[in-house]
Amino acid sequence: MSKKDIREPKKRIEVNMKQIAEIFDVSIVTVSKALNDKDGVGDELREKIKQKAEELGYRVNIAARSLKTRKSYNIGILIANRYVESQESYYFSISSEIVKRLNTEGYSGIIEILLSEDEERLILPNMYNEQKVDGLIVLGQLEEDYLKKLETIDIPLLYMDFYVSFSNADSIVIDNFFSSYEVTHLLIEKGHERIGFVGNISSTSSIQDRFLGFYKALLENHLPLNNDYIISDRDGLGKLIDFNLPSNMPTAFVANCDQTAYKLIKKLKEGNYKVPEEVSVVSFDNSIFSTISEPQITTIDNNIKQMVETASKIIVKKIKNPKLTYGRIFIKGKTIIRDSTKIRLGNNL
Amino acid sequence: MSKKDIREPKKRIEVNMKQIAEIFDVSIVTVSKALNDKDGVGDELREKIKQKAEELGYRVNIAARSLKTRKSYNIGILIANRYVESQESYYFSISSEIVKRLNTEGYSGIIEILLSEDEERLILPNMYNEQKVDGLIVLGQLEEDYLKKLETIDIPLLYMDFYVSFSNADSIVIDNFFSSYEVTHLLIEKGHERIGFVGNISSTSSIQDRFLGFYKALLENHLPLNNDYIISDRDGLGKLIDFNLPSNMPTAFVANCDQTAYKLIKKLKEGNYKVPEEVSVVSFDNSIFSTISEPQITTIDNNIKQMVETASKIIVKKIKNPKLTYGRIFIKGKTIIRDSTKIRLGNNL
DNA sequence: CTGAAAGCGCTTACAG
DNA sequence: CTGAAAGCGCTTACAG
Repeated sequence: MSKKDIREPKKRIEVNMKQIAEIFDVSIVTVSKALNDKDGVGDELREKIKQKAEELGYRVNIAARSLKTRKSYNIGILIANRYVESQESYYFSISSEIVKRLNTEGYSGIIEILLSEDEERLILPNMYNEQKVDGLIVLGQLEEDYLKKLETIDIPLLYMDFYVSFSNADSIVIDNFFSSYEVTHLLIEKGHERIGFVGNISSTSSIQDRFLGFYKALLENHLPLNNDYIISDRDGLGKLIDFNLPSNMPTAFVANCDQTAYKLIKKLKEGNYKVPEEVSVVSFDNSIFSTISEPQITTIDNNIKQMVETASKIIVKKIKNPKLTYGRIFIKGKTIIRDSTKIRLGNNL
Repeated sequence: MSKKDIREPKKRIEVNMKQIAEIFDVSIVTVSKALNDKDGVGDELREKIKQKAEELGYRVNIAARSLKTRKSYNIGILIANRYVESQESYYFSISSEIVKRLNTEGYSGIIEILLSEDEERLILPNMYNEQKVDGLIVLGQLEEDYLKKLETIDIPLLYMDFYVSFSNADSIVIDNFFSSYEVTHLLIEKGHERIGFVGNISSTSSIQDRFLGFYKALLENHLPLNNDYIISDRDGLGKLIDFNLPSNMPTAFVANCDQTAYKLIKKLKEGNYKVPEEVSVVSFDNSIFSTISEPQITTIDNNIKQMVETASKIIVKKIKNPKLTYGRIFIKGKTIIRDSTKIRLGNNL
């Protein structure tokens, strides 16, 4: 790295309210009121002050405001490191949507990645320890103990994409249960009676809920839950593992995520099953895997926009009134019909 | 949204330096020095103060410190909206790596998405207008006029993944030119003489540089640049378009990115060309497209870790000493050999 | 409609 | 080693 001292440091003088006040021979209070659209300034004066501020490139000193109001006007987004290690994490797009949304509400978003060792040692986020944030959105499940520790903090907290049983912390979650119920119903309506589920049903609460919604649809239609049709796709730590097709094949599968559906379809094709002619497949997430697959996969879009919008509104409201609680809010997904599902005509393969 | 007022607001009293000072009957100055590891406090007293602070859950009031030191201890990361609209944007992993890295340097990262209309209307980022950041990393090329406007601001600026010709702003960029040169060389060493390039060479500077590195390797080896072998893969706005294989086929292709290589391989297979037996393919980015392709694609990994590390160090140094300039820093990629490249044996297809 | 006064919680330069 | 004093730039409650 070669360092050159060619450029002069830019000499843009920071202007403050005092300077503007002096220009118009008024008090700082008046300038403050004018710039913040508060009562107590004449319309004409207010306009002149605003215009001059613009002209001089005045920028509010947020630190001074923060010191007084005890608000940072920042909201933290905490994501465990393990969720951002894959380049395809859908938490990325969620967090960028949140950040965008928060901006429209007058907040900035500070993203912090929680390292595994800090999670284990129950170290609170830096952004909290330095009082840089007025509220915290936790994106993705964390260790139980860590969450307990988090719940002792004195700023509003909002969980996103997970919830904690027996806790009354506020959560925004995808309505996995109902979405899965609906999409399984769709298969049943198309005439499918032997339907499998691919996913480790004891791995995460979201997979479990998807399984239970699937099961509910079976129950309601008096269809059997065949244990051979429940195929695990990952180990206890969530790492995807290889799996085999059942020997007695169903005519349709509900896969717990697109990536697993993608793999499943590959296996089906290798086993000379035609998708969707012989076997239909549906899955969740509307991720890239659902569109690069052949055929493209019918999937549930998680409705990120709505999740983000709701989450942003709630955290802001909670900051303004810390007494508010919302409990668990479920956001229903949207089914996106593609080419991996088909009406079941015959009775057997 | 149902609101319930069940929970009492948490009553954790915020403790400040004054309170700690009173406990030990010392001055606030002493507490400040102790907690910040500054000279002027006895070792024993320092330890006692630190311990008590920990015990009481003392958190520094960053706003107060900021007001005094004129530093926010935040660094902004600005990304144009168009770069985060695709779920697979590799700017996501870059930004989360930056955020992680900044944390180890004592900074928080504020991410802001620059909306197209703000870019057009030359609206500076909120985080800048509110003095929330000490420096700004711009991730991905922005409109020329916007960059000009940005360069008038009074905080350190660092461009990442692009540079501006005729500007002496500091940039961290992938060494597209040399990486491309190297990988083309690799093909030539394997005996390939007719090599094509897939990419719109007037679309972005990075594609252009990749093309020029490719061309340099041809020149050095006295190989012809066949115009029919240069295939555009996107329109002027960067949107991927369909393309056709040349009638007279090369034995190898350098594709400007994995996604295009993925498409190319699909087309080759459809045209009954075997990859890599008949046609070799290399590309750039080491993205998901390089591993989901069959065969998996030999690609250049952009060495994000090193880019991020360098970028973080530089912006922090520039904040501490605004006079420092670094110019353009090139980070070389790492070639990842996979299955899409093969020694060329015969002379013709 | 306007402003004087107080104060938010630190840090820094200086004196002892 | 210790601390009194000043001050960073705002906002707020209050008085006029």
